[in-house]
Amino acid sequence: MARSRSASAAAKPAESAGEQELNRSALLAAAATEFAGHGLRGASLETIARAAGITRAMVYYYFGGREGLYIATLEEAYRGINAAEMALDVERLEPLQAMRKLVEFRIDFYAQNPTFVALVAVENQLEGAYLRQSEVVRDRGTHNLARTRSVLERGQREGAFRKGVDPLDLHQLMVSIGIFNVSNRHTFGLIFGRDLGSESQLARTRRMAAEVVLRYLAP
Amino acid sequence: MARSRSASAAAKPAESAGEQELNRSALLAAAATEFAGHGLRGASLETIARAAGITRAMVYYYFGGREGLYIATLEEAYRGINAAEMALDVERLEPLQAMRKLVEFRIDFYAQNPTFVALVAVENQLEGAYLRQSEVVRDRGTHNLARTRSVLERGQREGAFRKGVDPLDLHQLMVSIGIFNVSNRHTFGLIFGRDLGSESQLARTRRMAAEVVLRYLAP
DNA sequence: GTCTATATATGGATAGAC
DNA sequence: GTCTATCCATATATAGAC
Repeated sequence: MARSRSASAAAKPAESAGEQELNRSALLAAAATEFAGHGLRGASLETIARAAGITRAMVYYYFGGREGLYIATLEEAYRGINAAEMALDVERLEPLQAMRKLVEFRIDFYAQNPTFVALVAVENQLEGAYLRQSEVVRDRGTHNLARTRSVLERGQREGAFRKGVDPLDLHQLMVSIGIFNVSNRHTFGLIFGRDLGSESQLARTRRMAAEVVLRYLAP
Repeated sequence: MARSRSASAAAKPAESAGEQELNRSALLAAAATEFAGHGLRGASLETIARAAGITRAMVYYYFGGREGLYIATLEEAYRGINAAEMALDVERLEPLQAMRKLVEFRIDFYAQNPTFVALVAVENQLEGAYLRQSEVVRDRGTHNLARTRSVLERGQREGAFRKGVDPLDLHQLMVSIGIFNVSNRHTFGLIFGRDLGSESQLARTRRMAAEVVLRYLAP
């Protein structure tokens, strides 16, 4: 994870803007792992800096300190997730297939991004205090919800789905299954002997979620 | 939260076993809040001790240190939850009503125990490393799952529920909705403008969950 | 822009007084 | 059983060298 660099390297300015940017993103990458694993207060700036191959002082130089780094990490995480989520297009599928794909995508998506899920858990531990100050937030919700609503309403017009289902209820349902599957996999696995992180279990959860949602929407 | 006690109190032994037990449980109560809010590493022993009205040294005396206190806190939390969950009895209800009650109970239950939900999140952040060592675990899962299975099978025999549903899938579904509703309420609320913590929203989630589960089980 | 050095605080863990 | 005192390690935040 650490970029190789001589331990005894003297003060040596970056030769290019590119290399500076590299330090910044190395810090962000290391910070994501560390904050996700230990929370805002529990994270060690020393560990983050070392993993990024630079010194703690740089955290202050680039981000002003622990909180600044955390906020940047959180926003970066949401930005990356937004971009990936936007890529999914189901407009040309039949409502039933489209909805199934929406569900399955979401289950897989969180499973592939456990660090993001963990960072969201950390931000919830902080009662959303930092996300509250961020503008990256609003767009995110509206786009995902709009897509779900669009598929839902299309299905309702065509008679594939029943009326009277709130799109946000539906979205909440899908996200609940997908997030829990990742965020609580360790305790759930220990208590019930089912490893939610395994490939076979992921397939099982995917199938269960699709069936749940389609039955919830059935006329 | 702190028990009132003169700041300059000299070393004064507890007069009774009861008072010692009081210190121990005061520590556990304070620790639950602090660990739930800041994680294992992020928690401040100083804050915990002060909230309990005693000094940091007592943490070492009673629990041997940070980890010991954390383990005791986690086990205490699970014990309390176990006791409360055991109290629910749905054997004399019709399968449909019984299942509805099972779902609604679970939604309300987590909503009423946010500190427990947060502690579980912390333990997942630690990859279940401490729960793994605890024996309190196994009983817990088996009892809850057994009750769900019992109601499910009863309903299947009577034709109220379809066959081919895995009890653990069903349990996972209910727990997902209930836990997410609490664990991610802050970020969800900020992104979608829906306060999952409010009474009216709790009622909404309760209704949604019941409908989801009963439709999932419908023949 | 990056490092080393430093002050300052806080936490971990124990010893000793009562 | 509880406190105070203390040592040592680690973390925060900044200053100064290059």
